[in-house]
Amino acid sequence: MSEIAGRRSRRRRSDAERSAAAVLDAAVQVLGRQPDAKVEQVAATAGVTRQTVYAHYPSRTLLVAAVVDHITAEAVAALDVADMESGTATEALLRWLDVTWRLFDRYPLLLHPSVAAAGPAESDRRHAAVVERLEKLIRRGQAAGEFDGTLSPAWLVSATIALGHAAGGEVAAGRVTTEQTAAALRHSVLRVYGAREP
Amino acid sequence: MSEIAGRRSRRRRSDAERSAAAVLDAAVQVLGRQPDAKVEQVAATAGVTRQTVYAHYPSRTLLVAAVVDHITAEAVAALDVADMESGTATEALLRWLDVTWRLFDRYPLLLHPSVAAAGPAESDRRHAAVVERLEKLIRRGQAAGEFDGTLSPAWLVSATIALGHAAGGEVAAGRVTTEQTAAALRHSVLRVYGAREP
DNA sequence: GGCTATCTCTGACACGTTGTCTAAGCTACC
DNA sequence: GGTAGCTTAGACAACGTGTCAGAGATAGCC
Repeated sequence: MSEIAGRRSRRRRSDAERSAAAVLDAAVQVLGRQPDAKVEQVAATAGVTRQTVYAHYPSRTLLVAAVVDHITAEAVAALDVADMESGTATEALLRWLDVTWRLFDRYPLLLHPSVAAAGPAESDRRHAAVVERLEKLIRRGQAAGEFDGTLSPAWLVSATIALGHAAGGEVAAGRVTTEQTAAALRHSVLRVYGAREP
Repeated sequence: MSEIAGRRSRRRRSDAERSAAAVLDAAVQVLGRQPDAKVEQVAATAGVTRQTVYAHYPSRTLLVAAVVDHITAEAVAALDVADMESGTATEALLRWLDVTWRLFDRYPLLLHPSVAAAGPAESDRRHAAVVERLEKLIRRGQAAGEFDGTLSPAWLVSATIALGHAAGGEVAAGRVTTEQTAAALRHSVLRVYGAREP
């Protein structure tokens, strides 16, 4: 362990860095798809011992947090590529939904209780970057008169995420196809926003 | 244990019935408010030993299920008093929201992961009675032209519940008042349904 | 190339919770 | 009053999380 914070106690070895990265990668794969997976399973996938996992991530909760952060970064990158600034707010919204929908599909973890259970405060700080882009385009749309201004942006963000969860759940339940559900989601969100159908 | 099913092996004693009821009551109070409470705590509240709880409810999961069933019955009773058949579908919808909103407030368990985690299949079978009444009035509203018929009743049910969860979360996070949130919820649901504002 | 701090692994254990079992004692009920 | 049924006390196994100590490997600096 290092001395008092700020005092570097030598260096950080490269194999430690690789281990930590391997663990995170494994965690993203394993926990991303099977949120109930045990630490042991993550360790095995990373080709490492359980204790080594704990050496880099003090608790399972923190490991899950790191996974969510990783996925969030992926989401932010995808959103930046999709460019939320260009076109009408409605068009941008549909792109936002498309990007996040794909992620929900790839990572069931995002739908899972354990993430939502992190509590609103923690949860919000975590996907702040993603949410922020949505909120920004909501404000843009409301200012432009594309979206109705009665409901607050903050609430619309929550509502959008909730509808996304519902849609993910429907697909997971196998009641309808992914495409049907995605269409229903787009439709519903636009209605809540008070936007004209494009 | 009874012989082969159907062969009653004497009778069921009244104190067993009372114990089971006491446990259920305690579970509704304790788990309804603190979904993470341990079996031990439920037992203590019921004035009974942990083993006795297991004697009546084979697992914690089944106990939670029984609690949800109990609350569901309460909900159904309240909905029947509110009479979903009379008035316009929009009016009935608002009554439905009012009733269920109150329950979400009384029983945080309904918002909790562990219930949603039961899986869509199990979850749906459970509040089938509540959902059924909503779906019925959605069909009524769509047939009457009060609600738009583009989106399927099944999806609208999911969307409504999801929005309810989001609203509950907002209140729990203390970001806004209960009344503001309830208003936003009503507003949003009506929009998703494609209903005119009353 | 060697020294040393760092890292990983092995193997163990504490802890909390769920669920099971047994033996003893109490109690409703015929 | 006898007996089947119920509750209790007191264990214990299983499982997952988290911790700790020591032995062995290895990266990095001289």
